[in-house]
Amino acid sequence: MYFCVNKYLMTRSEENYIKTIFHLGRKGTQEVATNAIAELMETKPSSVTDMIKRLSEKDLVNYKRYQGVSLTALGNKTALNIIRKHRLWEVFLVEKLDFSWDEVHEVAEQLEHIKSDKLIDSLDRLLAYPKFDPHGDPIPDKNGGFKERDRELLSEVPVNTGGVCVGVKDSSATFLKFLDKNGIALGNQIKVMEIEEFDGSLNIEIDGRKMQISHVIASNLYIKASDEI
Amino acid sequence: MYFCVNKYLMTRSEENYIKTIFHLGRKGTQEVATNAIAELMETKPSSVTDMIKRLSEKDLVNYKRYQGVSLTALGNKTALNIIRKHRLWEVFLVEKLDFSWDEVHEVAEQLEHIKSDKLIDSLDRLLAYPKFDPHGDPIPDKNGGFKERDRELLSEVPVNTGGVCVGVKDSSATFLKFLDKNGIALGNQIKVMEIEEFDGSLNIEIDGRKMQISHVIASNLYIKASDEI
DNA sequence: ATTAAAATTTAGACAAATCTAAAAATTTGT
DNA sequence: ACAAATTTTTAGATTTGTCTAAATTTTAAT
Ligand SMILES: [Mn+2]
Ligand SMILES: [Mn+2]
Ligand SMILES: [Mn+2]
Ligand SMILES: [Mn+2]
Repeated sequence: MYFCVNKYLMTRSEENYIKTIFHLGRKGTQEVATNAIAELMETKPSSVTDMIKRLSEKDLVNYKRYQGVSLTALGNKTALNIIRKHRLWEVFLVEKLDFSWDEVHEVAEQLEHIKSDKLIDSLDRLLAYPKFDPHGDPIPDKNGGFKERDRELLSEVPVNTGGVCVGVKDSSATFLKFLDKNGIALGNQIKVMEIEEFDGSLNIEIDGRKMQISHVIASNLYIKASDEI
Repeated sequence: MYFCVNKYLMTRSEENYIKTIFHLGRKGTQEVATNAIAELMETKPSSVTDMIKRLSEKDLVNYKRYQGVSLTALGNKTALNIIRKHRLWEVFLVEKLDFSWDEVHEVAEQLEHIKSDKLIDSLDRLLAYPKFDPHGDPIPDKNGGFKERDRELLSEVPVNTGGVCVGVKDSSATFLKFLDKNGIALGNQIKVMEIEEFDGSLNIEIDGRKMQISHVIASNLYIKASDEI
């Protein structure tokens, strides 16, 4: 009847593990390694094993000793719900409270654990149902559905093509502040003019202005190819 | 230089105890009894004693065995900061997310523990620096200063006087929904027409409309006396 | 196919926050 | 003043989430 994602008591720690397993499961093989979780969460592998057992008890993950871990359907839904909250709060902080995009993550890490369906639905409405967060990442809808936007890394597109900057791969404060300093933001029109043989750095034109960026920078910027160049 | 109220790691549980001690210390003697805390927090006295010792270690409360507990200056400031957050979030929920005044408390209990000075300052600005929460309770400013509004219980004023309804003493969902059902809200002009000898119930005129309310209801409504009756 | 290295799990300990049951101190009633 | 009732504290146990150190399993290398 009324489909609850997971009202059943989940601790903050459990939610963080589920979220981490989700993120690691996306990029790479389905089965997530204990050590990978430990590294991302800055904790010890033994702690991870302990928690995995608890999550397994609650049917949030599939677990076979020594074989890695993966989310169950319930775990997946739970993860998407937390990510939805995280990203909606990030939009709120930027749109309504004038946070910059490098300041939102830390606070969203706290806000994502607030339990109230009504709260998050109302927030969604207040923000006019945004589809993407300040870093260009998609916001799952209340059923956990979301569309991965069609996009490519700027470092992957050939010379003389381009598009609109729609996201960042690395969303660390350091990188985001670097982008601010250099006047690079989501929505900018970017065109690759030339790629240096020597170090792979790119000469680009961004909203009419010419500049040079390193390969590392380009490999952390997503663009959506525009047909008319 | 930069005066932090209490950035130093406080757990959610510690914050809840501090808040409870603050509320109990206001109405009554300064020293708060262990059992009173336990009852309000729906926990056991032995748990309270344990926590009091921890809070005492951190110089948030003054404690002498068997003699009750009181907040230190630091504890007081901490309590006011939590209450500020609680009440600002309540205003946000009502003003921006269309919550009704009986729905906000539960969510605010969670939101009050989010740690971010910038967040709460920005929220304050978004809400245009409100002075009172949806239940008429004053919102401390960022230095912990707040003015207890000049107000009296409706049950205490003499016949033929009145004023504006500015707050509720009991802010339980049950009472608030009762008020909604009977069209009583903050801002209403209330005048006491007659007080029944028999059971103390009151005939009142509220925004022009006549009605009868029990003594219990009247003793949970605050009004601010208006000079012109 | 063994052995070495790496990953993972277990065992045992610890701090936070809670509980129950029992002991100690305080307050109350006569 | 002194026994009884009440309040408060202590002692010991439990759950959650973490750690270190040691054992086990898997993977990689020769
Ligand atoms: Mn984030
Ligand atoms: Mn984001
Ligand atoms: Mn409240
Ligand atoms: Mn309130």
